[in-house]
Amino acid sequence: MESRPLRYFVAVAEELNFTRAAERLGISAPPLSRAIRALEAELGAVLFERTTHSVALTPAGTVLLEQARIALDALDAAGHRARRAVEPKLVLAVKADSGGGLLEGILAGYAADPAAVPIGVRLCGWGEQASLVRRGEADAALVHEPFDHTGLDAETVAVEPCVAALPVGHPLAAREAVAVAELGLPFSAPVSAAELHRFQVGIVERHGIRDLSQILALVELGELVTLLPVSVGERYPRPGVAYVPVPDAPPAVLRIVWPRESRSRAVAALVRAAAGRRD
Amino acid sequence: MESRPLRYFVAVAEELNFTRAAERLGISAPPLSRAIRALEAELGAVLFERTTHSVALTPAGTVLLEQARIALDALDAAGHRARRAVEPKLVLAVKADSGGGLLEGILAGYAADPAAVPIGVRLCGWGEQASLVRRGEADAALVHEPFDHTGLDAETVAVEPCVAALPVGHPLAAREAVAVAELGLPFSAPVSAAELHRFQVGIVERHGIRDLSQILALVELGELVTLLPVSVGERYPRPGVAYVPVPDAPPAVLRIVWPRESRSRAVAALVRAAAGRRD
DNA sequence: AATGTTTACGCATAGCGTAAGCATG
DNA sequence: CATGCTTACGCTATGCGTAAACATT
Repeated sequence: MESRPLRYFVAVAEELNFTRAAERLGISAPPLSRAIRALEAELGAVLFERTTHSVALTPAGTVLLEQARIALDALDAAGHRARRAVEPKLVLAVKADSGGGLLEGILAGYAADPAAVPIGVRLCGWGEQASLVRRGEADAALVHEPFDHTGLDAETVAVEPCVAALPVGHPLAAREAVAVAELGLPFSAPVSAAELHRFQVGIVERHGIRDLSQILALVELGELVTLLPVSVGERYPRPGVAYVPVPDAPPAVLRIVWPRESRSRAVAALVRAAAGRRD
Repeated sequence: MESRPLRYFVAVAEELNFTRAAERLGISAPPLSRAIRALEAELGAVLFERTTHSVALTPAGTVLLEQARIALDALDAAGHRARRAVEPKLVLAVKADSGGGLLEGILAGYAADPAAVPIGVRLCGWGEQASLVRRGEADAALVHEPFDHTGLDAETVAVEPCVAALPVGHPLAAREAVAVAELGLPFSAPVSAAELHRFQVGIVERHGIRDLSQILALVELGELVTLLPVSVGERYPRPGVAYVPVPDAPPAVLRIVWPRESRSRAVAALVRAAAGRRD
């Protein structure tokens, strides 16, 4: 099994369109089509049901997609970890503004550990943290649940209630507390963390958001209403935005994650510093 | 990161000799040498310290070797699992004669589980079981400790005392029990499972052994003395071989292992059948 | 008819082998 | 001085692009 055909396969499986997948890969459609056919021949399994206007994964293709992502991540990880082994330094991936002030404490606590090595923080975008760890670009990451745990171990760093971010003029902005149902969000009564996450991802994708200040700007303009961990609200006050507790929203769970097979003392020390020796 | 240079790298890292590695890969030495240099350039890291007569891994190379094995196993696994997804069937890897009669019970118990699918047993050689699971050629395996747990989850199936296999004429053959120290094996006083395992591997490699009957034949001839789980001795009596309990030997631990990320109902059912609902 | 996958054909280049160079034990 | 890694050079074959055919909506 070679890596290139697998990369091609993943592109097609994600786009479900040979032309777009080829563009993404920087090649033309014909060699891509042939590569997939060759892969199917090698495996002795049909990977896509295709008509001229539709492409869909077969059961074998679905299995291969899941396994290929794991394998390609592991391949990337091999390269990145070997490269970074030249001058060992810990990298912690963090989404900007997500720690709500905990990051400083974690880094200070870590620096006091005898197993500490130099550490750097890698800021990244929404939902990239876990992937950076899987691909070996970071040694650990701070991530809010829910996320894909594949290949990762995790410890809880903080659990805290959510607040709604509302424009100051909003009817609910002066309330002591609000219920999720009152916010007019597309949720059924007891909202799950997974539903909330899908909603947030939807916002981020629709508006092309890159950081928290963009969200708050949109809230201020009355363009959207969203939920945030209370510590984030406290840390980023903004004149035009009011934060109101939402007791029935699922709590925000912040976790530190690291590669499952890691036996690094330095990573273990960082986890201890972040999770507060909860072991 | 492409897979072929990594395969080449692993061959060199394992052989610590470009010529032998090239033979093993079925290519000649020059392209191998170039491939490694290209890989080093791509990574920006020296992987081997080489003089004309010696090749040694650098720290970066050591990291890459470990990571490359994981990645290449995952790559193999992607192919095998996709291929096998065409007609789903569970494969259990077992070393011939290692189950001591437990295998039948496990398979029968599994067949009674509502989540059961067709199952096949894949017989394999010494120390191959875990690797077969990692590479996706099997869905689970029965393995004696110790083995490399990388990427695998495990449950204990059986723990049992060891017996020494001795030729009937041996001075200790008529004893009720013997101590490890009396057997004249190259161990210090409290023998660890790891030491015992290294010793067994040594025997297997030196004599080119492929199954239990070869070992027993050598014991019968007085060529060697070894330790076995008691159930194996009971199951394979042999006129010229006496089995004597060795109370101070580490117990034999048989485990069932499966891929860490597996969420298969069928695998879970097999584990239940093997581990006896110990959850 | 228009969109999107596939086949046909010609070309560039990645990767291999042979032969010779060179450093080290 | 012999073993074994490396450089030099020429070739094969894998894999890409363009053009055109074909099938489906």
